[in-house]
Amino acid sequence: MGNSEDNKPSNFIKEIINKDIDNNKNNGRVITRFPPEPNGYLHIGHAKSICLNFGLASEYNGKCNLRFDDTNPTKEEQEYVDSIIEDIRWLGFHWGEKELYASDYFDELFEYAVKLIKKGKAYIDSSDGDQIKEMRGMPTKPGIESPYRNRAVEENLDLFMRMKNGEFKDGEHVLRAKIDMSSPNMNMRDPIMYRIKHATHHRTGDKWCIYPMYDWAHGQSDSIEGITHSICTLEFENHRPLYDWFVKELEIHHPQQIEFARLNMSYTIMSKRKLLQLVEDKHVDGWDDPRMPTISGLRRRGYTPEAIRNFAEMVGVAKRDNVIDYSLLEYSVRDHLNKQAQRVMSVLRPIKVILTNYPEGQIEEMEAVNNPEDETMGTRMLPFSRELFIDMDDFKEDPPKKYYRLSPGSEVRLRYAYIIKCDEVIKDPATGEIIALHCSYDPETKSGVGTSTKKVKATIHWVSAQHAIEAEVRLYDRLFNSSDPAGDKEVDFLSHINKDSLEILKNCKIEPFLKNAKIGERFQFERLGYFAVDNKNTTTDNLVFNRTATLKDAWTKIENAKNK
RNA sequence: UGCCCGAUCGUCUAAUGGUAGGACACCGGCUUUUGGCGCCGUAUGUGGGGGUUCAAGUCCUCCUCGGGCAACCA
Repeated sequence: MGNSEDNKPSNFIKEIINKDIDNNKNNGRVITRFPPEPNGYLHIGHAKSICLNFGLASEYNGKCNLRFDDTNPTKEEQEYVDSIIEDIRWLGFHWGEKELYASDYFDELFEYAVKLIKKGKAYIDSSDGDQIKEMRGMPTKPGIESPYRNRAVEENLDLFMRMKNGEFKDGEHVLRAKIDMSSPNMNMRDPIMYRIKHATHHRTGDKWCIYPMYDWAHGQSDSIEGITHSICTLEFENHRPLYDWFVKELEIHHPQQIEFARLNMSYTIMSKRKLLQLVEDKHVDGWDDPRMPTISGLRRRGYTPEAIRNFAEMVGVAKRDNVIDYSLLEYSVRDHLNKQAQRVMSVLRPIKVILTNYPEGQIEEMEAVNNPEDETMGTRMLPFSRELFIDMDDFKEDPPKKYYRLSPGSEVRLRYAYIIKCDEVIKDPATGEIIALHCSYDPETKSGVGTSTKKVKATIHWVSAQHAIEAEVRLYDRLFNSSDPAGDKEVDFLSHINKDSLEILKNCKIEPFLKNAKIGERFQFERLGYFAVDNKNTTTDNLVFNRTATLKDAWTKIENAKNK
């Protein structure tokens, strides 16, 4: 990358790396890794870690491996592997030849285990799960040693081979490291290295019936790959002494583990287990539901990789627990889309406007700017005619104070067209419902002509009735009403679900320019927000848009303040 | 009541013994054919007590508060 890094903020991890480079540790090399377990989809919290690990590798001209931590065949699936690969690619990161797997190292890990057994540093425990748990003690109380702890090396070796060969049932034996049952660190109380699981692995099939535990596999996988800086989240801090113990006993390369605080965000949950529950219980439309904090959900919602990467940069990296304002994520996507998105006019809740003094059958082409932030995006022509649609929000029969938009007798500008005045409100005599507005336009006020001396306080968007095309628009709000949905262990997080988080609007009227909008394409609907063409429900005759984010809206703010 | 980690504006995050700064949010103003964008400004912070020092957010110490650790999960 170029000089753009000059403004990237520093953090405590970079300082450690800088020191290591100064000391010529690892010959000044930086190799990181991102190690997801393929048991769910990636979310915005993972994005922070991905940007950190791949970002560091790129800044220090090193590399970052993608390695799947696939040590538990009963929880892991190929679907998740595929989604993780897709999401990281989409974010814009690369990991060389191919992705790696902890399961690539099962043979090596097995040999390492044999080595520890031979050194007398590991043993087969034939206690059952409850007994092992019992003997482990409590954080405040030391554990006690297993009766099998002092088995002979030969017996351990023999048992371990037979475990591998499938001679035992699940749970009959485990291999444990022989460390210290009275350690104040629970992780050092003879942690389990291997357990028997007669399960089919998504990659190794039925080759193995013993599988390494994460604590045993992870550090050694890092070591095998020559990882220099093994960056993980805070909850693994207490595991570091164990990882250090393993590589020391094995006399292999020592990756330095560094822990940072995981990302939390207000009004959202980050637990994969809870996200899975939302999916399985159909509270959302899959892992990629636009309300989900998953990468695939944000993508479907219309977020850009740039916005997510920039967000990851803005939240920073530190060791204290944190809760990021949801508004920072929204800011990041608005900021990027503002510079990048094609502007377009779209009416979500249409009211018909008839310009009584505009000639019937006449059509004018109005020139509209595609993006005021980027002149190179050019202009387009908008058809204008006697019958238009405007948005319900832009008309009020009894306008409150400071309401600048259309109301009986008032004037507004139609964006890129004329100033109009509302002369008459036409209602259904039976229901009292507003059917149409009769307005008159001022021919002297055509946009861009410069013949107008009139000033109006508001400009509203519109589409020509006969030229409009129809679309479905989905408006999203936060999935949870509580700023910390999982905060109270006594309360089910599902009870905080926002029932109004999805609103589907049919028969929205959008300008003809959008006729050929492609899946995933993003637009700014002027004055309304950013919208992206949905990748799941859009068909040739049903164009579906997802609202990515609203525009900031001073009027709504004024209204909300009044209602308080 | 054991071990580990942490504590700076409302929320994040800098300041590496020498003027507590930035971003988001908020409030106010300017600008505006998007009540958008942009620009300007106001306000808001070192958890507490001792100590070291000419000088402490930073170092020492005690306290307080918060988080993590007792899966054959990762």
